[in-house]
Amino acid sequence: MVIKTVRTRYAPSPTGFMHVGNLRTALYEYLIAKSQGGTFVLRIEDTDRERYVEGAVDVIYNTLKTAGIIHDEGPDKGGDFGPYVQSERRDMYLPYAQRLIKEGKAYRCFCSKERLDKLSESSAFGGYDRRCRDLPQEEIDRNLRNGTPYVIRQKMPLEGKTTFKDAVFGEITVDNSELQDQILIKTDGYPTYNFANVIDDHTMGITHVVRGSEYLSSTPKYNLLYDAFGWEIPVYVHLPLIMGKNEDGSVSKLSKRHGSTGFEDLVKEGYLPEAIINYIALLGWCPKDNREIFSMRELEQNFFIEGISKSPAVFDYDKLLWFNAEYIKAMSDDEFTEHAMPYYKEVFGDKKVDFTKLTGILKQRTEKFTDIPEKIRFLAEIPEYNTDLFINKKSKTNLENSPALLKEAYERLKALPEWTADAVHDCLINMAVEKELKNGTVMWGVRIAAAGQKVTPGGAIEILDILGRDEALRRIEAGLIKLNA
RNA sequence: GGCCCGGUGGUCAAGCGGUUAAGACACCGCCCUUUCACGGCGGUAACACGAGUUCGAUUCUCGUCCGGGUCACCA
Repeated sequence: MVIKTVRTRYAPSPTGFMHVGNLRTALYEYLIAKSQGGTFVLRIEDTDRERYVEGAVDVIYNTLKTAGIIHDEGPDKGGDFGPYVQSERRDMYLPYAQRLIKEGKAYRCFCSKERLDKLSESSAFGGYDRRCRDLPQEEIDRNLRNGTPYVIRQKMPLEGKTTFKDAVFGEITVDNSELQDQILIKTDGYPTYNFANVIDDHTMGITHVVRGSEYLSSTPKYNLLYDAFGWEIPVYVHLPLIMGKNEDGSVSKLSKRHGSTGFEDLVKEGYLPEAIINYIALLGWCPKDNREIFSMRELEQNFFIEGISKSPAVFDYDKLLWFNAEYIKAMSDDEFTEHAMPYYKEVFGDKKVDFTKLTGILKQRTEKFTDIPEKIRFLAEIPEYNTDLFINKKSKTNLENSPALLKEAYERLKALPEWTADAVHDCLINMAVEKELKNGTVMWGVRIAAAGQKVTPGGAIEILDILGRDEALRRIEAGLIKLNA
């Protein structure tokens, strides 16, 4: 038996928005192919001309690129199975439908939209009543002659069952009576999604059809189509849905109303592409060793279909944030500085600041780069603050001892011949030692006066160092005035 | 509503007939410490329910309940 190389495809429609659910599907398709040395192809499904959005295809390219999901074949890369845009394949579909008509497996339906609407309203038939399924030839001819618009529908078996096997969900059986005579070709001559999908997947040699589990119930229809053409049925891999939490606590398929669920939105909000990918890779799949941090390369090596879970997963921003922080902590200082630079500039403008030192205090405590400005704003401009901040029980500081403490620290710092982190450190530590105080007792007030806020990234020494002698001393002087010292 | 699928802590999730039922996030506590964070240690917290099958069920079967998906000339 010949082992065919795996071919998977990602077939988004250009809507201008790349939802993380779709992205995760693309990821798994990519990983299934790559983990088995296969090929991953990109196909644009734009058969719905009314929903076409300008520039939407670029969103798809950009997203895949920044996410690191690289396709081997596609509209922009070519390949042996093109064209890779459905609208350019338009002429391919009709002949297949006509072949089915000829073989008695499909038929033209001349029913008007109005009649169909009325049918579904009454819902007595539970859908279309197959009125045109066995129209006399003369009526068909007359309609054709009159130019009555029609769609082409597939004849579904009226009885029996259809069973298929899914790599994730196992064997699934459906009564054929549940199946509608689905439309293959629309009035406008374009194929429906379902039909185009089957034709394209087959003609492009797709071996594994990977998609969200919302397609589980329509899969029998696909198979009936494969059967009608006598084509080999691909391996189905249905993925559990990604859910979002609603305001009332319930969950439903993740969508825009759940907040930032677009890849670009998340990136804009400060999540790193690698962190997003790592997180969604684990949303519905678990490696054998339970590891959590994976690069794309490692995912390619470790991914396996059996590890995909069946139950839906709730998208958890907290966990994503954790991944983000992990990726940030793993960066080199240079990398961090590069990513943080726009935010540094936002706060400091053209002021000269030692960015390396900033990175030093920020890297371990940054979860998202977008959080940086508010963390360091106090360095550019000291906020209004209240003397209450000088009171800290654990450091044993209060309004009574703070004035003298700060005054002495000030004098000692002012006398420093050189202003370096080490010098400042030794100076303040020596003071604590000499006066037999806790380090914190000395540091607390200095930090408050220098920062003007209770919580700061870095301690007194780092802040003094970054501020520089002049600004640091100026702030402490202002603090002394505040304390009436 | 019909059909399909799912159901292990708040969330992600391991488990695949016998376990003290992992781990991660979140949360709480302690330690470290010049605040916060990082880091280290520890803690709270779960097999939806009811019948079977079995010497033994979280694991297998059925039912109930709950949740989700799907029923378009949208993809």
